[in-house]
Amino acid sequence: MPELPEVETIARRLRDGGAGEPPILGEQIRAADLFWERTLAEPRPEDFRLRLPGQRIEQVGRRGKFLILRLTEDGLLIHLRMSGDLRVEPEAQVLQTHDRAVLTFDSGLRLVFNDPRKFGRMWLTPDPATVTGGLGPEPFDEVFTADWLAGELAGRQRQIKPLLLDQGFIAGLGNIYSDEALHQAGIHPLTRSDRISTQRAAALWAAIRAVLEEGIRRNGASIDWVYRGGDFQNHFRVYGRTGQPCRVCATPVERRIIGQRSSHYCPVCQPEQREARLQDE
DNA sequence: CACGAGACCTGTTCGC
DNA sequence: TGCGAACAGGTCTCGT
Repeated sequence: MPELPEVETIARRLRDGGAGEPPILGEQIRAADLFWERTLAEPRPEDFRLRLPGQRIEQVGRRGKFLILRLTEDGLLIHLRMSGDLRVEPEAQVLQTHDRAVLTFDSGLRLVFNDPRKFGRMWLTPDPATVTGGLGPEPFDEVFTADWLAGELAGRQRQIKPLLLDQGFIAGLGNIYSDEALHQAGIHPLTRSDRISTQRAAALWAAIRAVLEEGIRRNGASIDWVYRGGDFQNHFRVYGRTGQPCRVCATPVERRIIGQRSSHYCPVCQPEQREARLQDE
C-alpha cells in the first residue's frame, strides 16, 4: 500500500496525533499480542511478547517505507507492504477482521496493525540498521543529488521503471510515485538507465523530489478502502488514468506491464527510447 | 548483472 | 445472480 509519502504521513500522525487519533509518542507498552505469526519477521513470537512490555516509545521515524519506533531497548520496524494499516484506539474497542498484531499501552490506548493480505512485516531488534542497511539514499537526504543520480544511472543498464522501484537504489519510491516522476521528467518507463542524458537525469531528480513533496503535502494517496485521509489520488498525472487524457497534451494515457508491475505513461510526453534517438542522431 | 516468473495473501471489480 | 479472471500502493527467491 504505502510509499514514502504515506509512511511519512503515518509516522507524523503517530508522533503528533491527527486524523482523530492521539499520538503514541511516550506511551509505555503493557502487552504485545500477535495473531498471525508470519507478520513478525524477527525475533521469535515468544521473544516479541516477552521483550516489549515495559518499553516506552521514545521516537517515531521513517526510513524508506519502513516505520521505525525507537523503544527503550529495541527498535520496532514496521513495513506495511501492500495492505497494512495502523490504528490508535482505546483498548476497549472491538478488534477487526484482519488485525494481526496489537501493542497495548499503560494509558489504555493501543496500536493495532491491520493487514488483510498478510504481506506486512515487523522486526524487533536492538539495531534497526541490520534491517534497513541495504536501502539506497533517502530522496530528501543531501547525498541524493542530481549528479549522484546521473552517475548511478550511467553506471547500470537497467530499465528505468524497475530501477526506481529498487529500494536498494533509492529508498521510498513505489509504483505510484515512480510513474508520476517519470511522467513529470518526460522519460518512458522502459528507457535504459544509461541512455538517459545528464540533463534529463537532473529533471528526473527534480521530479522525484517534487512528486514526493506533493504527496507528503497532500497527506499521501488514499485508494479504495485502504489507507485514509490522503488527497494525492485526486492529482495523479498518469497513475491509474489509463485511457484518460494526459494532463499536458491530452493524449490517452497508456498502460503496460513492466517488471511485473503496471506502468502508466503518456506515449507523447514520454516517447520510447527518446534518449537513445537523441544520441544516435 | 539484468530480467522474468512465481510465491506470498485477501478482497474487489470486471466481463460474460 | 453466478463465477472465473484480472487486478491491487511490495518484496523475496529462483532460473535463465
